[in-house]
Amino acid sequence: MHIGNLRTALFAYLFAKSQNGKFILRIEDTDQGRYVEGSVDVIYDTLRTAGLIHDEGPDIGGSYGPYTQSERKDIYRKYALELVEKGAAYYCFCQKDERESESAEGGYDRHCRNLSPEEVKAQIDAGKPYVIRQRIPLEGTTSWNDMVYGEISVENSTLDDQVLLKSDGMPTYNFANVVDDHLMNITHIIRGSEYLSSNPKYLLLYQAFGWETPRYIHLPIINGRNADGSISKLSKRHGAVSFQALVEQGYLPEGIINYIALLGWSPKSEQEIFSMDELIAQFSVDGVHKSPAVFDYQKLGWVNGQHITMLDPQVFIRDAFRYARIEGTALESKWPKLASLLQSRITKYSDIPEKIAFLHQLPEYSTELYIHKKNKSTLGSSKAILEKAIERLSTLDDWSEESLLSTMTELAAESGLKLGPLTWPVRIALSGLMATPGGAIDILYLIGKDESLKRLSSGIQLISKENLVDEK
RNA sequence: GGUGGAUUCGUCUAACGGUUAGGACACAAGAUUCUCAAUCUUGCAAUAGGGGUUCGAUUCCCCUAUCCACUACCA
Repeated sequence: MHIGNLRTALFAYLFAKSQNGKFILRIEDTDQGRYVEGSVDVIYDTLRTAGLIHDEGPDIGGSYGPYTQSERKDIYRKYALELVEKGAAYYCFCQKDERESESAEGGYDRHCRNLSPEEVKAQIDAGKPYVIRQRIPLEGTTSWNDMVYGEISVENSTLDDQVLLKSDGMPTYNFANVVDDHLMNITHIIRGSEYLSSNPKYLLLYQAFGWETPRYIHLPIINGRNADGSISKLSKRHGAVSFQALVEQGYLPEGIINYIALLGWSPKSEQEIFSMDELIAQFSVDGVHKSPAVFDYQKLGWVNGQHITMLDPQVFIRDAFRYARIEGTALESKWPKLASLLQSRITKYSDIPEKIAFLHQLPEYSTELYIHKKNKSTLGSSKAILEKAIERLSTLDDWSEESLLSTMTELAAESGLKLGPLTWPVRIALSGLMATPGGAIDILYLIGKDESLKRLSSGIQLISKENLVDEK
């Protein structure tokens, strides 16, 4: 499910729940050519994982079923015929595309709009395929008060005689949504602003039927930034844009929901991190705005990182494990410790492997890393410290965190150093990295005694080699 | 082309005629820390342009520019 669709669903959910209303799931599957096996399950999965629980729907029923449009075919036909009788719709026997002119006006040329009843009957009797089109009034204007966009009005003369019932007997979305929304007692319709232009046609259908119109809440679309800096509707080329893909990358559902709630809506307060319940409590249509927003992975990362940091450590340990890919390695037994180091340092689970790669294998590194002004660290001082550290650690039997900490603290005191200057070269030798999750003592503990001593002495060798080169 | 819509820091946004135009992300600096994160402090940075209306416009009106959507027997 595309993030844009999920955002629309989220706002519908938040609005419904904040008004003590019902959130209804209806499957709109009237295009048989686009049927995709399993896509309905994706919708169920996404809604469940995201925490958008519907009150009525195909899977759980309700008083207004069926909730799948392909099972309501007869209903649409009946209402389409009712419109024909009322003169608000007509049979059209034109072949698809036959009457679409390339002229400025575009659209269907209304060739069949005024066929006589006899002509219509003759064509039908001859078995000619047909569609039913809406007879749009040629004059007048149609307007409504959108809860987000305000008063919008459109000249009827600019509207198309759109198809209501297709030649395969299925309704178009444009027709089915009106019929179903009325029959299912929908009071508020929340959808993307791409429907703004077609809304007058829907209103004319309500008028033709004599039905009361629902309230409309159109939402600004979500854009993405292209490589060249331009902006267009969010799509795959901007990165992962389906909810499943983001979850698979290790974004938390609650993080994704939190972030997309902030795209096109702002709360009254300056709060930015929300749980679903808080969103429901604070959601209000006044906070929805009209201009489109650009989806920003960086801010999504920050929001998600906040949620990860807030996670119960036990939950983090459990859920992040599979991303670490340490099953069966020496690190597995130390995962709780490693996880505690990672929790505040990642924005999504998939950041983990890269962050901990150095634990598996010492990367090649430059001895320049040993030189650090603030810790008064030079190649010479580093070599001396590493030698002392090896001497002390090689005789240490209790390789626990507490023991390692006290040993290193003692060593620092004996050398007349603070802990920082002492651990700088140790951490470099252990990791080969400028920055690591956790400090020298954490890393000693994590990689174990043998590997630690090995890395420390290889650090000494590296420095010695460098000195030789320098002397030459 | 036609129709509709939009336009505040790079990004998400607040301010519904009177503010030194606020917050957040990102970025930068500092504090803190066994490095990095996290946390705290500080800094940088915006009302698309032009006309009106008004004592006073980010806010109301008009024009221009730019962007977006729709213009399917797709939803």
